[in-house]
This record gives sequence, structure tokens and C-alpha cells, in this order.
Amino acid sequence: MKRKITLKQIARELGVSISTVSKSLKDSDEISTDTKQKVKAFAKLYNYRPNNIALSLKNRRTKNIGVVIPDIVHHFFTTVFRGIEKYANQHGYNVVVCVSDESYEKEVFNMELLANGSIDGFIMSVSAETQQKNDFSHLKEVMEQGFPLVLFDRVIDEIECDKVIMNDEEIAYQATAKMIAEGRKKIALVTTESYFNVSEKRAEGYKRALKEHGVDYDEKLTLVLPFKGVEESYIEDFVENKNFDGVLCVNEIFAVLLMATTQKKGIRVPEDVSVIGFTDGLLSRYSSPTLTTVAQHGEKMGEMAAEMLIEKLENEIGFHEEEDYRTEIIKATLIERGSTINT
Amino acid sequence: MKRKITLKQIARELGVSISTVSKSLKDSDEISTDTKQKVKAFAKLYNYRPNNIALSLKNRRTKNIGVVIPDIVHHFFTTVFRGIEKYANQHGYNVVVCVSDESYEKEVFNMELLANGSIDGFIMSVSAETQQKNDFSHLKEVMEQGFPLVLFDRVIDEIECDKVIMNDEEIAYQATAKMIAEGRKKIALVTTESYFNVSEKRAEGYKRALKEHGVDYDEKLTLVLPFKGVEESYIEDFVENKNFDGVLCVNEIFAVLLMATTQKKGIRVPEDVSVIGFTDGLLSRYSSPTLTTVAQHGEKMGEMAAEMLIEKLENEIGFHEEEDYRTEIIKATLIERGSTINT
DNA sequence: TTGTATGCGTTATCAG
DNA sequence: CTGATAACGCATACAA
Repeated sequence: MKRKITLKQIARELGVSISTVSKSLKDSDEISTDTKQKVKAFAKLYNYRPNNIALSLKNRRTKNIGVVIPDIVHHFFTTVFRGIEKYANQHGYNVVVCVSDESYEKEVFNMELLANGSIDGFIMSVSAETQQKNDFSHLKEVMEQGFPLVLFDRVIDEIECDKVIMNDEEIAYQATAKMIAEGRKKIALVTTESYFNVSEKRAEGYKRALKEHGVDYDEKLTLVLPFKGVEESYIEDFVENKNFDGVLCVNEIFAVLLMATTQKKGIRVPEDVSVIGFTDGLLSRYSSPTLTTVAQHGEKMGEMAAEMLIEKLENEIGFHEEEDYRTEIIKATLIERGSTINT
Repeated sequence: MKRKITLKQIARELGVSISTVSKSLKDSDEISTDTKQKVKAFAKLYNYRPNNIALSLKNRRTKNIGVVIPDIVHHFFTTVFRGIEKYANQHGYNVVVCVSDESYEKEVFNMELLANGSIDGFIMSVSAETQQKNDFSHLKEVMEQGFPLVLFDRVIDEIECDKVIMNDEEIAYQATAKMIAEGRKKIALVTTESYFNVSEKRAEGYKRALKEHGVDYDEKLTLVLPFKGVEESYIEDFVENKNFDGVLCVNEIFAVLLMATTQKKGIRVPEDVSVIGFTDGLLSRYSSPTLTTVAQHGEKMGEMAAEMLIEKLENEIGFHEEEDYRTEIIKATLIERGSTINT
């Protein structure tokens, strides 16, 4: 087992000092060409690489980004993560992931752990429990300690920091308007019971679209499903008892379940009812019919978040006390597929 | 902005030496109860936490695990990652993820980066390109440098290390046998063109089941689809021209596409044809009919991989030169749903 | 009971 | 041109 070689060992082997080796490898012009050549050759031969830990300690920056997300087995978060990882990697950063599992406690614990020197800054989407408890002291804490923070998707108004969000209201408006344009008159909304901004915003966009197009809003046409453990019977009852010719679902699972139910009852999609979902995942692409859905461009969100964080990190050196936080909006787009009547 | 406090600062404030502080916080009995009290109180007040980087440098261990996977926007890898992260977190390790994106070059690059001190050991599944090139020198390299390595799923026989795999052959056998037990006589296989062990092993299990149950193997009943960019027409042609009453698909996407195609042609699932897929993801759960599928228990695989790696890491201290590598097999299970006729 | 010195691997400053 | 020294934050063997 050949352990990694260090400056010290090279110095010893070559009979020079550590600093000579260090400078040579940095191609400093304090050192004679001759010595540099020799050192470089030796270093190359033994495949010398500076030790990241030592560099981190010295430079007080790890070149690591901490990502804290509620869930990783979830298409949206996964795509965002992909974007973060991609951008970070291209810019010489590594990514440390912690999954809060929607738990406040784990979120706090993980962030404290990471804040003890493992990372230079955070990108995160807060857990459901955290939103519910409405306690964000851990976020404030890390910011006070000087860690740049970028929030995405599940964002906290109360916290002043960089943010990346989606135009949920707007795209829900567009989706609803599209169905109205198809001639739909009774448009339902299938949403989730929760304290999430996003669901609320989508509902707002839905209502605004109805209103602005002179379609009556009927609250009975809104089906609220639990956050976890959706029983198909809820949906069956809804399909059974309500009369609608269009549905906006806040995720693709609800949309696919709903399509299955309507079709089982002989109601055709999209002839009899249009369906639009959120999240452009596998379900949307491979359902029958394929699902018209809102693509959230998670990867782009991730890249943007990473870009914002890294910019802060790189600029921290030198400048410092100007608090200019941005909120970037990644525009979602409607992908028209088989569950709506497209022009 | 209050930066994190260090031992040195505490020492200065309290007018004692750094080592006194260090020992006090470790509750060493070299130190008087009185001093310990004082130091602890102060440390608590200022929320002292040892700096991970400094600890890493000193202890020569980072308590970080490097995970290198081909893709993260992929249900199986995501679940495995979840398992790794979970176990690692419970045992005080953080996880650094690098996505190779199925590229040999990125894989090598990332591993070299991580090997420069960022992590203590690797858990990985090799990229497609790496398998294709058949070049594993980067794996040997890190092992020679003393990094424990655990491979999962896409495993390399040539590399001696801990491994976690699935009983692909066996479960494919079982799945095929199940369809035979249903009375199916002409069972097709939809697989992927590739150098992946897993596809091959699944094909082997399929063939063995046919053979052992006296069903003729007809190579025309095997449809080989490209790794990426599957055209639905391939499947349509296959359904059109071949005659089968059961299908084993090596992933859930193929299975769902196939079900959609057959159903469009008026062939009923499961009445006319049984379908079984691999990967128990969203598609399997929400397709119509729901898909009988092989659950790979990725999370379990991840936990096992992390367990094996961490065990190696913790035991490295002291013992050393006993090379006892294990290969753990995580048993997949068949989840019976609506696409087969279940007893 | 407390403190000093050393080392982990690197870089930067300053002397030689 | 080269090298010794300090510093990053911590732990520990060894003095006092």
C-alpha cells in the first residue's frame, strides 16, 4: 500500500526543504529552473497531489458545498441535486448531501454537523416539519456564522438570503387557462393538504385563471389529498360524485391516478376530460395517455442555486458586508402531451 | 457575524492553556473538577464545536464517505444512495456524492479528486463507459492508496474488494417461473443492449427457467432495446409480429411501454399476456394495470454497502493486512400486482 | 493539576 | 535562489 506522498517526503528524498518543493510545484520564479525541473519530475513520478484537508485548514475553505434536502427519492429534488452537483463539479466544488427526511430534528442536526468546518455554504430546501413548526433559528444561526445560504423551492420569506423559486402561480394560471381555451368549463383542482407555499400558489394561479376568464370557481371541485398515503378511493369518490371536464393536479402521481380512475369509468382522456399535472417525471412520460405537465426544470434550479452560492463564496474573499440577496425565478414550462387537446 | 470559537480563543479568554481546554472538554481526569466546570460552561456558552477539518488532519480520517454513481436521476441509484446516506449518518459519517454520468473520464476525475484527502473510502457503481472500456486502473489505484472500496450492483469481477449485488439470475428465474406457473407458454424477454452484467444475468435466469420447465427457448422472442432513446415503434413492431403470452422486462419503463402497446392493440393485461418488470418505482405502482415487478431493495443495498465500508474503516485502526473481502447478496423479491394472474 | 512541545500537510513571510 | 518559521485548529506525550 503506497500512501499518498507529501511535500515533506519529496523534500527529504531530494535533499531540499519543504518550502523549496512547495514553491517549485507552484512554478515560483524564486526557484531555479533546474531545481524546479527536478522537483516537478519527482512529484509527477510519485503522482503528488496536495492534500485537500491541509489546504482546507490553511485556506479556511473546503471547496465543499452542503446540500440539505427533505428527500432524495423524489424526482424533483433529484433533478435539482443533479444540477447542483453538475455545476459544483465544473467549478471545483464537491457536494456533501444530507437528507432531512422531512424532519426538523435531522435538518438541524445535519446542518450543525456540516457547519463545523465540513462545508463552505449551504443549498437547501426546508423540511415539511420545519415549515410546520415555523422555527428557522438554525438557518439564522448558520448565516450568522458566516455561511452563505441559498434556499430553493421550499423557501422561507422570513429568512433573508439568496433564493431560487419557480413561478408556481403563473404556470398554474397558464395550465388552467389552457384548459379553458380548450373549451373546458368545469375545471377541478387536485391538491395536497399542507403548509407548502407551492401548493397554495398553484391554487392561487388556478383561481385567478378561472376568474379572469369568467369561469365560476366552485370550491367543491377542489380535492384535497393527504401528504402521504393517498387512498385511491378518495379519488374514485371524487370522480364519481363531481362533474368536471378538466383537472389540474399539483403533482404527476395525482394526475396519473386520476386518469386511471376516469378511464376505468369510461370517461375518456382527453376527449371528455383534460388533465394537467406538475412534475415532468417518468410517470408523465410513460402514462397512457402521456401526461401534459408542468416541467419544473429542477436541474436548472439546481445549477442556478449552485451558481449563486459559488458566486457568494468566491466574492467573500475581499468584499464582505454588502448584503445583496437575490431571488431568481426559474420559469416552468407546460409540456403538452396526450392528456390535453393541443392546438 | 460571529465566527466559530476555537480552543485557542477559549484558552485566551480563560487564561489557561489550549491543552487544558482540550482536556477539560474531553472530561480528562488530569484536570481539576473546578477548571473543567469553568471551561465547559464557557464552551457551552459560546457553543464550541471542534473543527472537523482540524480533526481530519490530525486523525487522518475525514469521516466522509465518497459515493460515485453513474446517475442520480434514476430510481434505483437514488434508493441505494438513500440507504447509504441513512446508515452513514447514523454512524457519524457524511456522504460526498459524485455523479459520473456514465462517463469514464468523469469517474476517474472525481475519484482522484476525492482521493486527495476528502474521504476515507469509496462506495461506487461503475459507469457504463468504464465497463465498456474494461479499464479499472483507477479502482486499483485508490485501493493501493489504502482506500477501502465497496462496489455495488455494477460490479467488477476482476477487482477484489467488498461487493453488494442482487440475485439477478435467481429472481429472473423466479419471475419467469411464475409466468410459466400461470400457464404461459410463449414468454418473451425485453432487455437492453449492453455490457451490463445485470442484463445478462437476468437473461440467464430467464433461459434457465424456460429450460427447467420444459418450455422451448425461442430467441426471436427476445427484444433487445438500445440503452438510451427507445423508440416506441420498436416495441410496436415486436408486439405486432411476435406471438407471446408473457413478458419479462429488465426494467419498468420497458414494461410500461409494452403494456401500453399491447393494450392499444386490444391485447389485455393480464388476461392475454402477463407482464413482469424490474425496479419497483413509481411507474410500477401507478401504471394501469399496476405492474408485477422485481423490487431490488436498493435502500437495503445501500445500507449494506455503507455498513461494509464503515466496518472496514473502523477496523483499519490496528489490524490491517488481512484481506477478507465479502460479497453480500441482497435478495430481490417479486411484488405481485395487477399485470400478472396471482394466486 | 497544568502547560509546553510536536505533528498532521500546506502555504506564506521573512531571513539568509 | 533556498530555507527556516509560523500559522491554520486540534490532540497528546511529556514536562513541570
